[in-house]
Amino acid sequence: MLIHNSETRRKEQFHPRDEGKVALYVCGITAYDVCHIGHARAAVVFDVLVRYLRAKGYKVTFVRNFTDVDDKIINRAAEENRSSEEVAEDYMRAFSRDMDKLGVLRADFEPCATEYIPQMQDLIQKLLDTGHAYSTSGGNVYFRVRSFPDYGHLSGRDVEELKAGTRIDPSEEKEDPLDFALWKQAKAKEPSWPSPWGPGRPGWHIECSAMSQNILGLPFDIHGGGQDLIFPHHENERAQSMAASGGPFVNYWMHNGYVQVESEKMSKSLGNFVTVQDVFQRHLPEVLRFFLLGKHYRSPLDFTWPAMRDAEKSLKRIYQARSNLHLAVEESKGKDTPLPDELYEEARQLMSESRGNLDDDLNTAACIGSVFSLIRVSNRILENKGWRNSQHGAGLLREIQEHIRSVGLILGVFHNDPQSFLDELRRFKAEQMGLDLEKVESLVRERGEARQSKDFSRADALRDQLAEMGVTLQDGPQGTVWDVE
RNA sequence: GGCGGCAUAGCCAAGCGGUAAGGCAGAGGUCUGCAAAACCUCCAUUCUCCGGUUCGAAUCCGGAUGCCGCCUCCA
Repeated sequence: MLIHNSETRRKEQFHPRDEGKVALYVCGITAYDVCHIGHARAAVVFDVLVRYLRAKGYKVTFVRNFTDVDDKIINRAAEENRSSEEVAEDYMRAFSRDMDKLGVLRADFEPCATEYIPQMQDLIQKLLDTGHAYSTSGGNVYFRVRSFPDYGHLSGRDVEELKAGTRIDPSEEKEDPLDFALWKQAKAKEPSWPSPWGPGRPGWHIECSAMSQNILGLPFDIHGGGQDLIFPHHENERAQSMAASGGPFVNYWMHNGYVQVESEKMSKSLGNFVTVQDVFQRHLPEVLRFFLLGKHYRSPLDFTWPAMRDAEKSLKRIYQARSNLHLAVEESKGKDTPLPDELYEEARQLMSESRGNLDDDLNTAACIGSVFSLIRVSNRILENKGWRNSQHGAGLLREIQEHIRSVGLILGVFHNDPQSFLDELRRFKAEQMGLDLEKVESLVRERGEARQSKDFSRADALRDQLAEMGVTLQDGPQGTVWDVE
């Protein structure tokens, strides 16, 4: 498999540290607010990575942490007049609830920073012992950036240039403005832990160094996160870990691109935050997941409501096709008309292509494209009665059916029972439109009776009435079904 | 100011040197009492612009323009 390594800025062939196993660490959230769609993208992207690696047969150990002690949590707690533990717990729960809805699998380890205080302290001590860190009279410990010559390599930054741009905060006791905190002295009413340097709490970056090293060992295979974490978080993490161990830290760095809203970065000041819950009000969670996978994970992704509607229609098309496929396979009769060879070739080509897309740096967008092409082939077979009912045709259709489902299980979309999905979508939308289901059903029934007695003008009038409510009708051999929009 | 990314049809989007995937919208058609849904077919001689390398470039190189991001907390 090819993976784009942020450190080398190139795609590289993936070779795991241990044959058949993958050690993966992804930065999770700081638990101080509800998830927005950017969090969702990061989570979904790495969830697909995990699912794909497992489908390829790797034994994956996946770690995704929670930052549960941090300035932002402390501030939030102060605002809400409760403890930072409570705040963190609330938002960790909210995260898990949102991720479950999005079909993001739980990580094998979901450690909280506060569970690793002793390990962080050990690491800090080691950095002090080797001269990579220093403690101050105020009870702070800082990492000495100048002591690590490779600093800046991951993010492509030059230490001299960085220095030129820094501001010096006189309240800090740093030797150098680039130095960053490993341990922060406790202030009143803040959570703190005893330490050799006085009571305090860990700096932001040290938790990931401590947790990844303790759970996965060094160096581990893949470290992931959002693009914005490259600097300073991952740069600092890398510096600490490598300075302390004297060896390599991570073999492949993967970073997902931003989600933008109307072509702008989401930010509190612009007031354009879209939370996962906002989206769930208007669309099924699977639609959001499908939308997020519609573009390559490293590119910026622009969120808009019309784009969500398109995603919903596309997803519906796949489920519709799967539903048609399902019916055909069930009722195939088993006469024997051979299919043209080109059909087999095209279908098999597309099936291997869609897998290959994922192997190429997780190109989910291209993979979904291949699935749509495959659906076209499958529909063409379905349309031809001779092919559809032949043993050969049914065999190929079954192959396609299984393939689409297996790709769906990796992507975590369009893998549910098609009829259940279509029903759920219809129910969801009807509810949103505030439809009176009783009324709809009775009008549909009434129209059915009118049709039965060939009173087509009355039937059509009733259909128009329903159309005004946003209900469309589909007359089929088994009677009339209705849908919305 | 320093660093990085992006620019492909009305919209979204893949493409990584071999002659433009796919989705939405649109147009025809099959089906239907009429519809709808579903399905089929069609829909970029061309990839922001200008040069260059090459037998061959959306893809590589140089330049221009325009957007976005990072350099401070951030997925």
